[in-house]
Amino acid sequence: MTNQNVHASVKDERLIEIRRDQMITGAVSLFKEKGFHRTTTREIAKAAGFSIGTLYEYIRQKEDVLYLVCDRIYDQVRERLNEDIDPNQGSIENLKKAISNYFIVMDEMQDEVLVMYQEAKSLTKDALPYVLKKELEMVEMFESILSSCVENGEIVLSDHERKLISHNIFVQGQMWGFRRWVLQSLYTLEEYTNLQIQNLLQGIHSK
Amino acid sequence: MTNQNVHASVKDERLIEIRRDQMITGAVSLFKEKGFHRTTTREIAKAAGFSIGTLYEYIRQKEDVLYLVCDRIYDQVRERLNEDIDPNQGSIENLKKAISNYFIVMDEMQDEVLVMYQEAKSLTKDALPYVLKKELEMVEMFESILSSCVENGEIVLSDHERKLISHNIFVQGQMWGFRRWVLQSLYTLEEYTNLQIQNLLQGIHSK
Amino acid sequence: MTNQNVHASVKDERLIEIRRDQMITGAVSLFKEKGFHRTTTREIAKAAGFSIGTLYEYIRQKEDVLYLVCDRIYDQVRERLNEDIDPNQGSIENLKKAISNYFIVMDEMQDEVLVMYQEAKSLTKDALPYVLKKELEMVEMFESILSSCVENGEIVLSDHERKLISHNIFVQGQMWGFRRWVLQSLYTLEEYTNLQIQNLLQGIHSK
Amino acid sequence: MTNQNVHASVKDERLIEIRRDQMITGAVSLFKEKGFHRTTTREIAKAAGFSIGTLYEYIRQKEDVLYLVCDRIYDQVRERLNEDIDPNQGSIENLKKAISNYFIVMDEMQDEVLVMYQEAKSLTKDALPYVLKKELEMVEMFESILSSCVENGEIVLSDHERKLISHNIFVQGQMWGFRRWVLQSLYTLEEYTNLQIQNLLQGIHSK
DNA sequence: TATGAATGAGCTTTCATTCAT
DNA sequence: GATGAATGAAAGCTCATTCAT
Repeated sequence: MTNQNVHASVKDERLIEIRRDQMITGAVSLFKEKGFHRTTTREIAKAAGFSIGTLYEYIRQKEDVLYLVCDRIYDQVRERLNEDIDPNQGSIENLKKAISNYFIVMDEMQDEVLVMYQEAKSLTKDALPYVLKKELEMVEMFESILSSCVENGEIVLSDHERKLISHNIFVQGQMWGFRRWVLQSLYTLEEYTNLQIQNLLQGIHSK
Repeated sequence: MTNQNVHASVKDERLIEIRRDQMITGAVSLFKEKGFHRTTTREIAKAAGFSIGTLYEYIRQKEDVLYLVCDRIYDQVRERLNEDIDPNQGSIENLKKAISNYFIVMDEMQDEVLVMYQEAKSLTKDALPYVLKKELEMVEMFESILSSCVENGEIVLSDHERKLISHNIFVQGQMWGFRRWVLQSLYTLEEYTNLQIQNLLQGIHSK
Repeated sequence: MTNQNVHASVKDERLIEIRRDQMITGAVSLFKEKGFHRTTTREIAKAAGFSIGTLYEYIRQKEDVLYLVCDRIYDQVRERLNEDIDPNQGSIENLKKAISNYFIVMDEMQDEVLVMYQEAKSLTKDALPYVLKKELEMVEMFESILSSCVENGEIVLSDHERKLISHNIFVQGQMWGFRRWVLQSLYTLEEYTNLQIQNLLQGIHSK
Repeated sequence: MTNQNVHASVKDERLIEIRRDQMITGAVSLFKEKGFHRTTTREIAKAAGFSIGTLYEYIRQKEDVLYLVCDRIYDQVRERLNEDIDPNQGSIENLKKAISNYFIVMDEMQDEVLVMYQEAKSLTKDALPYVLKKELEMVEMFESILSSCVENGEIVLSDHERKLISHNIFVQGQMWGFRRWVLQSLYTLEEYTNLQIQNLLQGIHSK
């Protein structure tokens, strides 16, 4: 699924995929280290293992790399989540599992996610909504599970509450990575997960 | 309270204060609009109302401006909070009031806070801990109130739980600004505040 | 008549002819539009209907294309003139006809001629004399007719005068295309031709 | 008379004048040698005697240099002509003098004029009409003198004829520089001038 | 103290040319 | 013979920083 939003001069679709993979891998590690603006296109090309000329055969502007990176990270996070979770199969047990899996993914990809959030503002006005849409889709996954639970009768929540709780879960996952400098010295991932789930469920159940 | 971490060639402390005020005010509005990296020092000087040469009489490097901006924003947020809240006076009512006030401040200063978080990574390794320390102090304010409540016997929380809840509150305040693109179309600030407080207290009380 | 001044890797002479025809046709229309320097080799290849790799099978450098184009335009202009004019058959009537035909050719090929003159300076030191030689041959055509007229006794001109008048005629033909922005809004081609011929002959006859 | 059509970052008008003078002088000699496209901005800066950064304090784009150069050349040619010629004082003697002076100027500035004509096509669509307007003003000078002569009764010419003859004179001046490779080996400037004047007047007088 | 002209390292991007397939 | 992916030198341009006035 070559991303057609970014123009490539090269025609061979398979090659585009390969080269962009190299590019993204290289770029992510550079962006982690120094951010988008402090990273030069030459460094990206070098990290990707090809020349600056080749880089520009696969993108049009430097910003395209950022877009590709954001796109990729989202897709990976979503893919990892979809592997483990069926959003339509709702039960408290399932919700716990979903949260736990989500936190694990966010732990493993914390560098990437951090990069994405810190740099996304550098995307053009065109690209940003596209990325935000993907983010909403992830929040909706938690909403779905919560909806199923409500339908099951396991919990009682208004639409308003359900939406907010989904966002809270989503943000708590990011929080583990963003505030790692303090949280990860206080808790293990497991402790963090358990405490957050406990807080959440106590709120919900007592309704 | 001239910030001594940033070197100035000019000696007159009062003048330093004045010029830096102008500089920060100009810079914040520019950073909001285009981010730190896309803002030039010339633009900062112009927005501040003086020449590029004068700018460099009051800072050493462009990055110093970012540092001053971050510093200022933190101080303002803290100051606003301290006006309204006494962290040692703990009661559920007080906690509610503190959260509510904090959310109001974050609503009013959402642009500034957003700027700070998106650009903070561009601070040197030296400046970052200094900024993070200030952040922790704000979290600790909620911790204090919660501690008082525990001491009062109004609620029961382990240290671990108390710390996490403080962070949750803190992050939920930021979340209002960071995720405004979705949250602020779903809720008024008041609704948001009430729902979050309700979620929080249900979790705590049922213990 | 493959132009041997430009090296080709391909051996088949007929193929060279075909490919270079495609190349020149494409290049002329591109050069008209954006000039030699702003036209890329990729664009030339594309306009010619083959790949960049193939282009370089038939030339050595980009400049070779310009040389081929200039060469071709000259040949076409000359060919068109030779169709209609016999330079050795001199008479005032014949001179008028020759001038008129020449102006018609220059009118029809004004784009090409313009391209050639504006870009010729980009030819290497090697190619330039070759092109200038061809130009002189065209001037000499008018010289020949004038010589015949002198021999006929129809007019009286020194060698010096004859040469200069030939150049004047030649330049007045180019002038129609080069200064089209003003001349073509003042005169039709026919008016222009008649007026120039009249000026010329009045000068000559009164001798 | 700083040219306001080209933006400068520097405010001091006198300095702009000085720096642009240096820039134009350097650029003309480079353009003569290698043309506009083969000349780099760095070379222009160096030839002007300052750094690349300084160059861009006085222009916005490379093309601005070309515009400034064209502008300057026209102004110089015109100035030189206006020194010697009063277009409203018409007589055959005066016309001869005007042509002669014009040819002298074109001889002395042939390099500059050549540069201007070969590169003018690289000007943006905005700048071109501005330059063409200046050119017409020069043609009109000859038109004026011819008009005076007609009014005097010294010669008889229709408007159409007068306009065309003015253009012929103008082009014959350029021709001396453009076709120097052949003309200047055949004639001295004086011979060329005399022959052209003679051709011209024979045509006019015999009417 | 305040100014702003000068600097040049360093950026993104282009494009003529090559060469393995 | 034809292709087009790969290359990297070199271009135009920006901008943080300095320093003479």
